[in-house]
Amino acid sequence: MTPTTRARQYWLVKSEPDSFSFDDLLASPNRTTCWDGVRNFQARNFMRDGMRLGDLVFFYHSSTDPAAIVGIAEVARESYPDHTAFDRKDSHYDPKSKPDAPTWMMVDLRAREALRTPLTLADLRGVKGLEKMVLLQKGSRLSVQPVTAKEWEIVCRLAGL
DNA sequence: GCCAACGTTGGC
DNA sequence: GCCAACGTTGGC
Repeated sequence: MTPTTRARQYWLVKSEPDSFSFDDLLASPNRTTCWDGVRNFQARNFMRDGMRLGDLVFFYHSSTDPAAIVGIAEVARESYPDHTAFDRKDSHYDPKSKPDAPTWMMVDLRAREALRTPLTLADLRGVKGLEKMVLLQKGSRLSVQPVTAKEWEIVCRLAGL
């Protein structure tokens, strides 16, 4: 039996540009990086159970002025153990995560393109059809979050894509 | 720098 | 299983 092809899904990941920016991703070998350091169960579950090869991802800069969606990436490798959790010297070290039973997972992300003009939070707020976007919910802190196909389309149109 | 909102931890 | 305390996130 042929495996059913699943419709492409859409995501958004947050990063503080001071620690890792979209430019850093563009400058990475093969424009690809492993998305390590996620230490939140819900975010992990989205990476582990949701993200599939070829899914598209908005790259969002948080804790910066202005916070904004700045680029588009794609899932280049599906989830595998986040080895930084095993590294005592790493700031994301988690002694509860063991190589034979890893708690934390990561994916690889590859940059596709930067937005010519970043879309700030202010740009996105109030846009029809984005009312329920996870990013725009009050108190939303999820660093890996799903985006619906409709939201994806609306944001891309705003970005002139 | 402030602080609201949230997730996690741990005592009970 | 509850919930207070704590640490972190992230917009402003």
